[in-house]
Amino acid sequence: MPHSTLLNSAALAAALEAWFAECGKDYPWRRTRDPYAILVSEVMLQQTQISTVLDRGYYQRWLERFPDFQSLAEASEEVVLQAWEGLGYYRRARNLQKLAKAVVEKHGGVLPADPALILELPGIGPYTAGALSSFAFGLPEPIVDGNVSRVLARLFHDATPIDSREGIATQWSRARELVAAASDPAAFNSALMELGQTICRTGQPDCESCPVRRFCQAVDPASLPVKTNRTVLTDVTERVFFRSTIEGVMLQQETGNRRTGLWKLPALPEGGELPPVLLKSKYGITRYRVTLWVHAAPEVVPEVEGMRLIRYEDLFQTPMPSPYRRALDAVMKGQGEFVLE
DNA sequence: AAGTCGGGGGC
DNA sequence: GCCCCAGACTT
Repeated sequence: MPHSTLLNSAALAAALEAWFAECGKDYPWRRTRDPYAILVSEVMLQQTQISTVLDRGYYQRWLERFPDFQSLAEASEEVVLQAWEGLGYYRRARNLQKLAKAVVEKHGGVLPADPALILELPGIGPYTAGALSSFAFGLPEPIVDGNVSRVLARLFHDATPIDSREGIATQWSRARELVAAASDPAAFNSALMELGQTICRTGQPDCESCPVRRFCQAVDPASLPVKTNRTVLTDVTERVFFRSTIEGVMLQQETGNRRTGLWKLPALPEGGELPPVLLKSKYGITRYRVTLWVHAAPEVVPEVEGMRLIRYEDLFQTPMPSPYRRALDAVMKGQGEFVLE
């Protein structure tokens, strides 16, 4: 039976909306109903914290460069990736442009106000479809993200792993039921996320300040939610080389599944003597612990697929993942051996 | 259902 | 260090 037997959805929604009306934060994407502007924020915020997107100007810069679906659809991929540089998960940027092209071609440049059609677009999953439907169109569609799953697990005192099939289904079902009882779906969904972000936090929930405390069934909120997922870190060694001329630097463009279209220092071919080390740097990325060695170029500069000389004046607008950007900057700035850790 | 995508910030 | 973050997609 519906989970509403456990609490009064309408009363909960009203309490949360009242709290949000008073305490809700002011974000640029909350000041607009432009579906495109909201879409850009949602994609940038996938697995990325708000402060990362806002403090470094990504959002505003993007909207200035690509103010609507049409301009994004017409931009070159290189410019798109360059605007995304530093945000990571570059597939999001490529999908966003693919989406813009689809909206222009299939929907005349206007995002359809239909959750099912939105969900079909590239790069749009259940969360982003719900976010767009509620924030841009005011539809009572649910959203479940990291914040919401934590809030719901505690609210309903549910120790089902939130990353299990059953846990995911339960969360969406509860979120759907709650938003249906809301008077303002957009405000309610925003409130649910913001509650998780500011009060129902991962580490120490601030239950004293919680506007829906009287609805909460959690016995020990800090022990929820439960997850099954455990990540094992893998060590990776990567060797690249630095080859510069009077005109520029040799770089290699990625073509595989990762970082497609972005540029990096060229891979040092396997086998043979290792040229002198110019720089050693370490960085973590998803489940990898990478040690990046930047070597001098071999005496006979190897042929590397996708390698090209990039002129110095073009370097700053060449899309490049952050770890390579940092390593390249360090190598170009200094002489001798450096360590970036 | 599990891996992948291969970032970045906070504590 | 480790965990989390306005997840989506592939196998």
